[in-house]
Amino acid sequence: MHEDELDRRLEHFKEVCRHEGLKLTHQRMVIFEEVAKSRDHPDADTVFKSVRDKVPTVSLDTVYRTLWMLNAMGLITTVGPPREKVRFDGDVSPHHHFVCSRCGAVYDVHGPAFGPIQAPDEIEGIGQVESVRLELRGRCRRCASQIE
Amino acid sequence: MHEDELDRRLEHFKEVCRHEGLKLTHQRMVIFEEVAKSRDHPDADTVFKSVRDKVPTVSLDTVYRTLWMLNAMGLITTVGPPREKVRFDGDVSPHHHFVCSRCGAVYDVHGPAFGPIQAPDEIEGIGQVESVRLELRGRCRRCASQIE
DNA sequence: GCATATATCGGAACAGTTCCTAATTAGTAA
DNA sequence: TTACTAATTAGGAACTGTTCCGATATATGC
Ligand SMILES: [Mn+2]
Ligand SMILES: [Mn+2]
Ligand SMILES: [Zn+2]
Ligand SMILES: [Zn+2]
Repeated sequence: MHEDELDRRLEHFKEVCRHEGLKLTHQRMVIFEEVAKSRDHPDADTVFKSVRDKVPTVSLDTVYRTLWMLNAMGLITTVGPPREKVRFDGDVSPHHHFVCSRCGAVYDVHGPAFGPIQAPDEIEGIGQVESVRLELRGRCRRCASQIE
Repeated sequence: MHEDELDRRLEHFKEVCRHEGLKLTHQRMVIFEEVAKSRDHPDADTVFKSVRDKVPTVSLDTVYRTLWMLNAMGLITTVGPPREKVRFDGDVSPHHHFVCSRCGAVYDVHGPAFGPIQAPDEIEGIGQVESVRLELRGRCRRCASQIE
């Protein structure tokens, strides 16, 4: 990422914070910068260790809180279903899933015009694909109809 | 699932076990049956509780061991990345991921002919889609070139 | 039935994440 | 600048899902 692109994103982050009445702490900015400029999808502990080099007293809790906050703000994303336990599927036929981000329910999705998906050619250079799955996330009917 | 379909799958399970020299224990069969006939993608604890109704002394460890064994055999699958911690992504632009099932590395995938994917119409009845992501799993270059 | 390699049980250990509380600090206004 | 206050943090305890471990039990082959 270019230096000015990072600056632009940091500025955007500050704006969002101001707009939402969130305090601009040193920790928050360092954590955001760390994830924003990283290319390798770090886990929380990796971020924690990196941040600690610049802010030696930072706590793991602060890292977690901030990461989820940034995620909620849409400034970063997560890979894989955030904070869920593993769920098993007795149906091994090719199909996809809709996961409700509120109640965690998992629905099968296998419409006729929506069969197994083909991996893109780009993949050849990355590795050997064993499974391709589509994960739709959102709010299920039941949850949508409930008062928050 | 039809009764005979379940029987067929159970028989297949027994065959695979025999072929691999794995013992056909009562626990294993009950656990497999439980997941095979379930429609709602249960987590390990849910399976544990169901199985306990039939085998009151079963241990949670046995349930976990058996579920992962069935998964390795390809007789059941998991929803979401199995046993991984959450990883964060500073890149919020629409793209997909290849996750190495051995080392856990995450690679970005965003070829030109492979943009954001559209959710199928079937989804309307299930819920409101917030994100659509493709997860490719397999073995990355580096891992593939290593002796197991 | 007997031998034995495998699998199970129960509980301790572990890892990742969240919670709790006292102390600190950013933002605001005098 | 200083004082005030609500938001935030650090540190450690607690929690949750999962795995490990050692003693016991059992499926399978002879
Ligand atoms: Mn399914
Ligand atoms: Mn990415
Ligand atoms: Zn829901
Ligand atoms: Zn790898």
